[in-house]
Amino acid sequence: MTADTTAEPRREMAKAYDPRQTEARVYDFWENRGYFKPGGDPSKPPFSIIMPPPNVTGELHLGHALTDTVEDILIRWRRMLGHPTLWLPGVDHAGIATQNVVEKQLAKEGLTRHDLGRDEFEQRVWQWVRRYRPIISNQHRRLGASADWSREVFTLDDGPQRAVRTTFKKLYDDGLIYRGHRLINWCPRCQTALSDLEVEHVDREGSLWYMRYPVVDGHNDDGTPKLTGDHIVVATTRPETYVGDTAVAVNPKDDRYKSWIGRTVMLPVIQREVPVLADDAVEMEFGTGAVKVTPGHDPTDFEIGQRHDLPIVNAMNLDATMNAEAGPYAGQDRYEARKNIVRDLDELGYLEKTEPYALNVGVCSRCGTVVEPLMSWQWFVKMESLARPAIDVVREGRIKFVPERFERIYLNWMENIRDWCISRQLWWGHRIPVWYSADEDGDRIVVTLRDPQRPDDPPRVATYNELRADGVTHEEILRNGTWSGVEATPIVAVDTPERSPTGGGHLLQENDVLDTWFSSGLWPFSTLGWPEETDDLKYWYPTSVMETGYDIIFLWVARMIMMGLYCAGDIPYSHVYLHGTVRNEQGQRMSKSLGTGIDPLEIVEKYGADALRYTLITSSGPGNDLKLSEQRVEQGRNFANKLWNATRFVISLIGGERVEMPRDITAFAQGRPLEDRWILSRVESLARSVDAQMQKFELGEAARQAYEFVWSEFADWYIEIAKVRARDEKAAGPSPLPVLAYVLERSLRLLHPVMPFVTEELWQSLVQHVDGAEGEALIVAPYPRGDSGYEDAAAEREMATLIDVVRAIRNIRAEKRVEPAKFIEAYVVADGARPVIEAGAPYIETLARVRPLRIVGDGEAPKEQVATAVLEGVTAVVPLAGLFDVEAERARLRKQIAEAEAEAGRIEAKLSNEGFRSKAPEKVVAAEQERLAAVTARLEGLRASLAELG
RNA sequence: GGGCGAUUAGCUCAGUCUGGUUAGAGCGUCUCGCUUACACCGAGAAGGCCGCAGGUUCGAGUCCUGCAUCGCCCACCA
Repeated sequence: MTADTTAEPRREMAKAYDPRQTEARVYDFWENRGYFKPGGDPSKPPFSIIMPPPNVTGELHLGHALTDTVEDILIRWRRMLGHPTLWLPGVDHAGIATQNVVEKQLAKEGLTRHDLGRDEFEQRVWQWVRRYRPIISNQHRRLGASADWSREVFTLDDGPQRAVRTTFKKLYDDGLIYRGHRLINWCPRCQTALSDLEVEHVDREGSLWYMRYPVVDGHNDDGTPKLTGDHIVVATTRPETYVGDTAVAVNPKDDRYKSWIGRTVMLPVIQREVPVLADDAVEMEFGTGAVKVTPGHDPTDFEIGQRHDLPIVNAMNLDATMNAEAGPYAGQDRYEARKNIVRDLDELGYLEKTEPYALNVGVCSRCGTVVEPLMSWQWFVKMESLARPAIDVVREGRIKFVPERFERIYLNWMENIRDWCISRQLWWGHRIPVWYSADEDGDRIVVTLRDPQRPDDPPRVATYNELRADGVTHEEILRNGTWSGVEATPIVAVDTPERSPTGGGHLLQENDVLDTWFSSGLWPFSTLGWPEETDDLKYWYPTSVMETGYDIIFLWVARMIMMGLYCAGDIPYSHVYLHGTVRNEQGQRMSKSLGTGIDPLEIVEKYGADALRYTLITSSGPGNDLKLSEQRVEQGRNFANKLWNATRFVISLIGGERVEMPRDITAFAQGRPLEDRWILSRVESLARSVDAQMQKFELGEAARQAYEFVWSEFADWYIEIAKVRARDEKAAGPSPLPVLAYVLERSLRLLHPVMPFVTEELWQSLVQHVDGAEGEALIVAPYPRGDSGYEDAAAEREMATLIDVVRAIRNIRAEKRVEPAKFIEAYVVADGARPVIEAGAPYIETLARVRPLRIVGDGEAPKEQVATAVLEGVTAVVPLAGLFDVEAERARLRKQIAEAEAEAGRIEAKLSNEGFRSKAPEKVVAAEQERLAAVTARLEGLRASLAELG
């Protein structure tokens, strides 16, 4: 031990484990020693996890704590198995989310981002980033994350920036990125386009308005339409978009409307004439079976419009107010316009009726504002050809999902993938690497120029060339303008170009930034140096496991797989482990804004990181949501304390001596007492089972099994027996110390990935009293796999008998209210099991408070005034003298007889079933026969005892 | 409209992939106990038509079908 560790000559270990005295110190020890950096055996395959980068928007929540726990368990496990391991941490700039947070902060100062201008605003966001990044990494540390902090990456670092630009250019050059005028999701509050995945669908109470569109039949001489007096009734939930209607559609199979197809109807108030047409997309059952078609504001209608070559009317501004197309409603907010339109139609007799209607509206996943489908120029990625190989690698099993069921969800989405709108009208993010040449395209670049002196004045809109002709300089345009180059030729480049290909020096970079998930999709390789062919990339890519929440399979996982294959030429990882959502006790999602969140650090402060980790990992299986309650965390804390005290006790038993750790336990166990062979066999079996569970990613099950072993077998029985051996001359045999040390040390190793702090602390203490423990620190000590081949089934069986006897006597004592401290006489009738009982006698005496224990043959135990427990192979008889109550004893026996009879009945029924005997495996039949024999024997014993009572 | 998950003790959850003793844990409850590791503990106990109905099977909490309730995801019925 060195000075930077835990090894100052320790004073007495505290009576209870206090994580606050341990965690920070142990973490520093690990980090200072460099254990988080890749090490291990170079001949073993490397194991790597790229950490999902938390948003810089704020502090970590319990979802991150779960991510950290799962990943840290996997990393620590592999590290202990000797693999070179890399856990690469990072932070995400989280474009829209972070921009919103900083804008909110500005709003408190009465400012908008426009008051600051783009450059200054970006500076403000960087300030935020600088403040939160250390907070976030410190939180990871508090949770015990053994990540390689020397490699922490931010999505806006140079490396990832270059990866983003390189990918953009590659996609563009391959024709997979295009600019298009399309119907996109627009958030009127965030003032940006959103991808389909960033729109959440929520149920809202709304209305269904039935609107009459009068039929037009030719025109009068003055051009006004001739109305027939008929009308067609359409039902809509969005009357305000009626100003954008360019048709009315019915289903071609709908007999009610066959004669209407081809006729013309008029939109009241704005007097537009539109055709009635037939389209399959119209549901006959809905509303009246006739639908207004608004290609500019509804995705379905857009498609209908495409099929019928309808004009597209965009009736809204970007802030969701109505524009000039809305005639009298221009300038009104969409909902104000809705009210007014409904009122006007009603007054004119064009509103037939209004029904309440539950509708599903799309809202911005970041701010909750109702999203508006709008026609807009945006950049898109063509997904189909990218998706195809990403589908194959999952189908072929090159990438496996845990749990498996998410593969189908992934595949289903991928097979129906749609193009991805990647441009965002934000200031925070990766700016699109596209430039326009003002020298060549100055007439085709439309600039919106603000006057910094008069920020509240409406900006001036003109072409670049017009502004320059007016004496505005290029620099002023760069500083105060935004521009749109939809007609101009894009210059796409990785490095910021200084001139256009034809030599023009006045370049304007695209204003928009990329969807945050664009850079996220590159994360598994952009963090490793791509597009450079770095050694890191060659060694660690493809990575081993991607661990994240199932809620971002599409947003993130799918895109990483597509981009990994496309850019890096290989799958990004071989396994996708998906965890569930952490909820609070009420089952609500943890959310800061709703005030339903629990700060993980508060839990760590109160219970310790190990307790939280144990609780998170054992509270559910992979892919399942979990409800976290403090009560549950207490279990973890108690377990840490149990480990602490078990170790404290073992160390105190060792005292000033040193214990030699057994090397070869098969040899070591030879000739050892029953309980030694038993616990050694059990700990080996535990290690095998834990190994199997870990391989299957059943981390919670592995942790539970270790808990169960440590508490219910090692502490409750082995340590208790060891106490007897340590004190009781009768029991003295070989020293139990090597076994205690060995089993404890193994347990600490097995639990280290789950509870790293307390186990490291205890291990460091323990090994000071032990010779021959492998490893210089627990974090890098070999992980037990239970592959020694040692197993002692006989010891396990015999020990079970011993435990049964102790329990049976304890049970009788409790039932008969024998004073706990009092020693009582007891008999054990043991024929075949006699050697076992004899060897265990001292333990039975102490653990069941029996003195003396008389081991007798069949029929030699007293029969008067006794309580009897008939077990398999042995019978415990406790003389009760003054405490004896015939009736109570009879009842006790009858109850046992009834249970045994029921069991015997079940087995007999099974065995007498011809089908069972002929079809069940021999082994199962034999086992049942054995069981029946045992139960029958017990039954006989019980009946005999009952008969004795008369 | 399609899909997925959950439904097991009073509560929170394992167990279901790969069917086979008497279905487990923690918390809570009840009875005892400060026995020199641990009261963040120990001993004992009570508590379960494994959502419902069918089916497959010698055998079903576990596999299949249907249904119910709750939750989630996807989807162009305005």
